[in-house]
Amino acid sequence: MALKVYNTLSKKKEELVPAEDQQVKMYVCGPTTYNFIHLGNARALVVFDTIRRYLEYKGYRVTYVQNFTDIDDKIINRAREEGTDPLELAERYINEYFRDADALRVKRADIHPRATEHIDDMIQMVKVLVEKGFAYQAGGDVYFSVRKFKDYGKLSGRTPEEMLSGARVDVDERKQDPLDFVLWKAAKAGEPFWNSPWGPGRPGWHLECSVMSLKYLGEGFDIHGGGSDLIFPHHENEIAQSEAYTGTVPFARYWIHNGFVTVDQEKMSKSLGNFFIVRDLLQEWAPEILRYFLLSTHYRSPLDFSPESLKTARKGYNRLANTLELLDDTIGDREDTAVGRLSKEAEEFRDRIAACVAEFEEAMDDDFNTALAFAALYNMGREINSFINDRAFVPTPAVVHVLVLARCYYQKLMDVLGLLPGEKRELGPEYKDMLQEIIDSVREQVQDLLPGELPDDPSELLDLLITLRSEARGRKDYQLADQLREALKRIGIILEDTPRGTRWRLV
RNA sequence: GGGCAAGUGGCGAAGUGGUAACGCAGCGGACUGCAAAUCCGCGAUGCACCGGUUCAAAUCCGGUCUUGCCCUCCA
Repeated sequence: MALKVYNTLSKKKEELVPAEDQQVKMYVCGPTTYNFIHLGNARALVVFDTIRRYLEYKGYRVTYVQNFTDIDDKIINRAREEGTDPLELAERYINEYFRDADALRVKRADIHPRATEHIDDMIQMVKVLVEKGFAYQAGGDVYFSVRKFKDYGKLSGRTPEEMLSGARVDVDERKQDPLDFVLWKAAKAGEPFWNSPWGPGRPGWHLECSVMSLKYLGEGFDIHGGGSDLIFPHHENEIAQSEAYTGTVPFARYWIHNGFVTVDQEKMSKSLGNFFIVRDLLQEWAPEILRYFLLSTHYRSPLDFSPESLKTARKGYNRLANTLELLDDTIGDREDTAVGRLSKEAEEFRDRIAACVAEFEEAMDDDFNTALAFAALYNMGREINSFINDRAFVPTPAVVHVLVLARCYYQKLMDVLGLLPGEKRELGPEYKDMLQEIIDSVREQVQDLLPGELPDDPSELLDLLITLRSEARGRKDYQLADQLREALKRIGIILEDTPRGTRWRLV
C-alpha cells in the first residue's frame, strides 16, 4: 500500500518515495529552549513522533534529527531577566524539555544537535555564501541577499513582490533589501559571542537548521517538518540559503507542517499568553490522554483546546484502553498455540480483526489520517469486546491463540499512536491502611470469614475484600455488598461484576 | 492590502463525484440484585448561503457571507 503525504512544497498529496529504499531521513525543527513547552509545541512533537512511528511500523529505517536552538535573542533576554548565563539557561530547559517529551512518549531523536555545537560549520556556510555572492557583509552582520536566489518564495507560495506589499518587514538600513535576512549577527556588549571572520557574533536563527540537517542527513534528505508558522520565513530562508550553498535542489524533498492548537479559536502562543504548559497539564491528565487529544484531529487542521475536550478525550481513550485490559484479563499468562479447530465464529472474528488492521493502515497511509485511524481502532475494539463478552464465548486453546494474535495487532496499532497505557498502576503500599479500615468497618458482619490476622499486602487485602463481597452477594446481602463497593470506590478502586467474576481497576 | 486554509448532527471529527465513518453526550433495549463495563438499536432528507456543470455533488466550477492562520519571534 502506497503511503501518501501532503507536501507543502507542491501543495499536493504525493506518494512518499524515499531517496534511498527503505530508509527515511527526517529533520524536525525543535524548540528554542528558554522555558517550558506548551501544548502547541507538544502537538508538533507528538505529530512528528507519530509519523516516525508509523514509518517504522511500515518497515522503514528512520533517521530522525531534531535540533535545539540553544542560542538566540529570547534566550539572551530571558537569561538577563533571571540574571543567569544564557547557555546555562538553555541547558536547563533542554533537560526540562526531555522530561516533558519523555512523559508524552515522544521517542528520542537519533541525533539532537545543538546550535552552539555547530558554530564552526555555520561560519563555514556563511563564508561560502559570501564567496558565491549570495551574501554580503554589513558592519559586523552578514545578510543573505534574497533577490539573488531566484526560487525565493517557492515554499510559502509568495513572490518577493507580494511579500513587500504587506510592508510589515522591518526596515533596517544595513540591509540592501528589506527582504534580506541575517546569517550572522554582530554581538552587542554583554551578549555571548563566537569569533568569526566578520568579528564577534552569533548565528542567525535560520542558519542552524540548514547546517545541521545537511551535516547529519546530507543533501536532498527526505522529510523536513515543523509547525506551519515556520513555513515563512524560517523554512523559506532555510531553503534559500541551503540550495544557494549546495547548489542541490531540492534541499529537502517533502515538507510537512502541522496546524496549530487554538484556544477559543485563537492560536495558542507564548506571545499571546493563552498557552497551557505541558508540565501543568500532566499534573491532571495522563500522557496518553494528551496524546489522544493531540491526534484526534488530522495533523494539518486546527485543534481547539479546552478542559472539556480533554474530558472527552479521556473517555474515548479509556474505552480503547479498556479493551486491552479485557484482553489481558481473558488471556492471562496463557500462550496457547493453535491447536484444535476454530469455530466458524472464531474464524470470522479473526478475519474481521485483519480487516480492521487494514482499515487502520489505509487511514495512516493517507497522509497520516489519525482521526480515521481511531475509527479503525474503535471498530477493532468493538469486535474484541463483543467476541469475548458473548455468552457463547469459550476460551479453548485455539480461541485463546486467536485472541493472542488480536492483542498483538491491537497493541501494535496503539503503539504506533503512542497510546499504549504506561505501567499498569499497581496497588501501592499506601492502600494498605485504607483497605484494612474498610475491612474493620464491616468486621462485625464478616467476623467468621476473616483470617486470624489480616495480610499486609494490599492486593491480598483487596482479594479478601472481593471475596467477602462475593460471599455477601451469595447470601443476597446486597446492602453489605454495595457498601463495600462504595467504600472501595471512594478510595479509587472500581469493581465490576462480570459473568466470570469480579474485576477491579484503579480510577 | 497580499497569500493560504476552513465552515459537516447537541459537541468533536472523518469523508473530495454515486446519496453521510468514528468518538462524546442523549434516548430506547439486552445483560445485571443494583451498578459499572460491554453489546444492539435510534438520531444530520442533509454537509455556511446562492447559482452552475453532471444521469449523479458535502465532494467539481463561479459568486457571497463568516472564521482562522501567515506576511513580525512563534510548533
